[in-house]
Amino acid sequence: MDCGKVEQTLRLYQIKPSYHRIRIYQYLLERRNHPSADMIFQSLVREIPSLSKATVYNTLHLLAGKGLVRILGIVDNEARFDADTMLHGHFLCTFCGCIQDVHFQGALNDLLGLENCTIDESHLYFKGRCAVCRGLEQPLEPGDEAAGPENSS
Amino acid sequence: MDCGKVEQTLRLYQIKPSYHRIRIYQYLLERRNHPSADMIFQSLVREIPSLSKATVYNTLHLLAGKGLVRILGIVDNEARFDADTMLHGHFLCTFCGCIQDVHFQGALNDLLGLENCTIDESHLYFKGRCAVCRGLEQPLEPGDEAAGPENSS
DNA sequence: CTCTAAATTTAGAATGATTCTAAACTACTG
DNA sequence: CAGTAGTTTAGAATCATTCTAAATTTAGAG
Ligand SMILES: [Mn+2]
Ligand SMILES: [Mn+2]
Ligand SMILES: [Zn+2]
Ligand SMILES: [Zn+2]
Repeated sequence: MDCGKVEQTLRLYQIKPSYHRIRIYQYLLERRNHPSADMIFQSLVREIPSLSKATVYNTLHLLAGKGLVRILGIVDNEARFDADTMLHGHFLCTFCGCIQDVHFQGALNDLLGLENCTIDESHLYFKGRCAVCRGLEQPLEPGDEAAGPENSS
Repeated sequence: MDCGKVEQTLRLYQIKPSYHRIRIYQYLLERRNHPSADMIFQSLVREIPSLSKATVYNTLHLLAGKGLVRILGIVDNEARFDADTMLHGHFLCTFCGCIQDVHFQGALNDLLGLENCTIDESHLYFKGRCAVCRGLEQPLEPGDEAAGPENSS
C-alpha cells in the first residue's frame, strides 16, 4: 500500500497525517486481520520504539470518529478494528480466534420496532468454528498476528 | 413470573435451582432490560444482602452455557444479558443507553465465505438514536434500571 | 438426627483492556 | 527566537471481569 495514498486519504477525512497516524492506518489497510489495539502496537513498536499505546488508542478513535475505521465488538473484553467500512459482517472462530469477513446476499426487509429510530451503525456477527478448525482437536498454531486461516473472499 | 415455573425451567436445563439462581434468572425473565451483571447485582442485593457479585457472574455464565441466556456484546466494555433466546437483533440508543429488541422479516440468503464453517451464534446489532431521543438535546432522565423507552414489540 | 462429600456462595485480590493526566515534544506563525 | 496549538508519551487510574481459597449450604448415607 502506497504511503502517499494513505496520507491523501487521511487528509481527505480532515486528519492531519502525522507519521504515527499514517503507520497505524497503513497497518489496518495492509493487514486485514481485524487486529486489536495491542496487536497493532506490538507490530509497530518494533519499528517505532518510541510508540506509545496511548497513541494507538488515540489514533484508532480518531479514525473511527471520522468514519475511516470501524470498531468491532465481536470478541469479549477487547475491541477489534477494521479499515473496511463497507457494510459487511464478521465470523469469529472461537477455536482459533480468527475473524473472517462475511459478505451476504439478501437483506432484512423490515426491522420491527425501529420505525422511528435513527440507525448509525449496523453489526452482524457470527461465532463458531472455521473451516480449518472443523474436525481439529487442537487449534492450529496461531500465526504471528493471530490471523488464523486466510480470508477467502 | 411464577417462581415455581422458573424453577422448573432451570431443572429442565440441568441446573440445580438454588435460591440465588432462581432469583437471577427470574430477574432476567421479568425485566426485559438486557441488564449488565452489575444492574442485576444492584437490584437483587437489596433483598439478598449477602449476595456476591461473583455469584451473579457465575450464574450468568452457567445459564449462558446451558443456553438459557444470551450474552450481548452491543455495549463497549460491558456484557449485557438476555433471557430471550429466540433469534432476534438489538438496537442500542447511544444517547440514552436503552437496548431494544429488533425483530426482522426477510433473511440473509447466503453468507459468502462461511460455506464450511459451523455457526454457533448469530448477533445482529444496531446503534443510533431511539424514537424517544430523536430531537432531544439531552437524554431523558434514565430510569432506576436504565431501561430507557419501553420496548414497543 | 449426625456425619461427610460435593456443590454453592462469598469476599477480596488479581487481571487486563482501556482511559486519563500532565508533561514533553513538534510543527507552524509571526 | 518566542508563542501557540496540536501530537505524543509514560505511567497512573479505572473498571468490568476473573480468580482463589475459605466459608457455607445441600444432599445423601448411616
Ligand atoms: Mn471486516
Ligand atoms: Mn433481546
Ligand atoms: Zn478456526
Ligand atoms: Zn434513547
